[in-house]
Amino acid sequence: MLVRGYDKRAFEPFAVTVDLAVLTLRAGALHVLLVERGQEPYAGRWALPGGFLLPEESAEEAARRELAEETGLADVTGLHLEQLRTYSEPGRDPRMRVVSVAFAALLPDPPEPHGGGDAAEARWTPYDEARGLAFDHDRILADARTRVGAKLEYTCLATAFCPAEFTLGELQQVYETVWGTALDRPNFRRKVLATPGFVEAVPGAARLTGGRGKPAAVYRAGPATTLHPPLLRTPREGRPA
Amino acid sequence: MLVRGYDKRAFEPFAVTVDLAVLTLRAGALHVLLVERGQEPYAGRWALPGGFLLPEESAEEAARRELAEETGLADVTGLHLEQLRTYSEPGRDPRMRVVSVAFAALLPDPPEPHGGGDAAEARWTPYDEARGLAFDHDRILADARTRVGAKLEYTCLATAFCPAEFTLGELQQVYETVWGTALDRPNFRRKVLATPGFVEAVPGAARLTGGRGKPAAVYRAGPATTLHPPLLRTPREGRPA
DNA sequence: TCAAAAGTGTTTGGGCTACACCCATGG
DNA sequence: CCATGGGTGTAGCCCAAACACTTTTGA
Repeated sequence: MLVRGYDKRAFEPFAVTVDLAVLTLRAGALHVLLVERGQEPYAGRWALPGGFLLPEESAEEAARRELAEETGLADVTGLHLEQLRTYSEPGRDPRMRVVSVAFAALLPDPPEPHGGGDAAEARWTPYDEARGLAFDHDRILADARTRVGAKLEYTCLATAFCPAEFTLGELQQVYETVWGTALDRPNFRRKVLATPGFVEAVPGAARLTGGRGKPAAVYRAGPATTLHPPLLRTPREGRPA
Repeated sequence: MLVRGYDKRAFEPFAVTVDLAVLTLRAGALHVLLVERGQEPYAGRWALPGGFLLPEESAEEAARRELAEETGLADVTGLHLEQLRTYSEPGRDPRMRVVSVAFAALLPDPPEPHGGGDAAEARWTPYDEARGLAFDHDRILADARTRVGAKLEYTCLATAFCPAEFTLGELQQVYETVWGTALDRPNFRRKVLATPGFVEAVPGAARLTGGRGKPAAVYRAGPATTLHPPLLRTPREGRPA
């Protein structure tokens, strides 16, 4: 089995797809991009966007292509795309053997998706209302949320939910929305600013956020990718043991 | 593209394989299980063990099956198996399109592997000497090491390198070997014992570890899977930025 | 009696939490 | 001049790094 050759009976062909858990923040709530299936199986049910790999593209390229098709944007700025894991259980798809490489995608400031070319409707859905999805997409979506929440602690991933220029208040809202906890503003800004390369000040810029109040300084995402020390969720509030 | 049907031209068939980065600790050094390829491509080169998915098994099941075949153990106790990511770039395999689901596997106290059935030799190789592997296996192996090193910080993964019963000194050696740093023994044991469910004392048991010295108390892995607070590498010593 | 390894105690400094407080803007 | 959100300062506590010290074994 180790170094078995490549004769035609040595392997079974599988269909390979990508599935995308596209997450964003709208109106202070986590949303996910869903599409309505137009065909069996699961016709009329909502599902994560995705599709088959083309012969000459990697899974990452397929994911970007599908995402561009779904959102109607050929070049999404500030997109973070990350492999989640691969789902390969037999029976995932009732018709055939499909191995699916799942991705989590994070977007700032999302455009309204236009329904995909093949007649399916596409829409942003609040995370909490995205249940009963087709295939094993409930599980993929839950895995994506768990992963994103965990990565906020020890990576700079939060900036992927923000536009190119953002305020620290907006960055804090990302954490508070995804984690579902309130954070202390002074301590949050100190932690963020104390991490080299997490954010970079945009000189001279300031923006009013809520219509009222002092204009907030504007920052850009910095070059750092990991957070040391991590920005931990406080153990007392709703953490899984 | 969204909800494209299942007609035969809608997708290309791919071969799907699993590749295993099987890591263990021998004589205080990180080792990886390699096999020598007997056929083209890369005949005579060393590679990670792996093989094709069978029609009715998941990637996880295929990984366990391949691992059992390689190590000669049908039931490896204390095995930790974890999906790394999926490698799907066209051209990974010079002959055909192969999508490979890579796993990291951690073993305590490894048996000598017997060469795989198809004439390949198999052997434990020090991590630092495992270079020039077939396909993109150098990269997969490096990704596995990075992932394992990172997960030691915030999960209880280290116990997967230890036998069922172990001493705190042995557990500390896992961290020191994988991270390549020395840790302070008193502080290490306090951190470990302060984390509920990380380890459980085996009452009355004690073991001599180095032939000399005070016998060490014996522990088992506890039910916890994540570490709060994490056991961080000190930033000053050799961390990737 | 010495070396080696396990285990305990203690000091001390840094960091983090939890606040109080000031600043700038719109209404 | 008040409400709202941005930003700064600080007291106190907790924790963890560093290191001295004790204990138990084999030689």
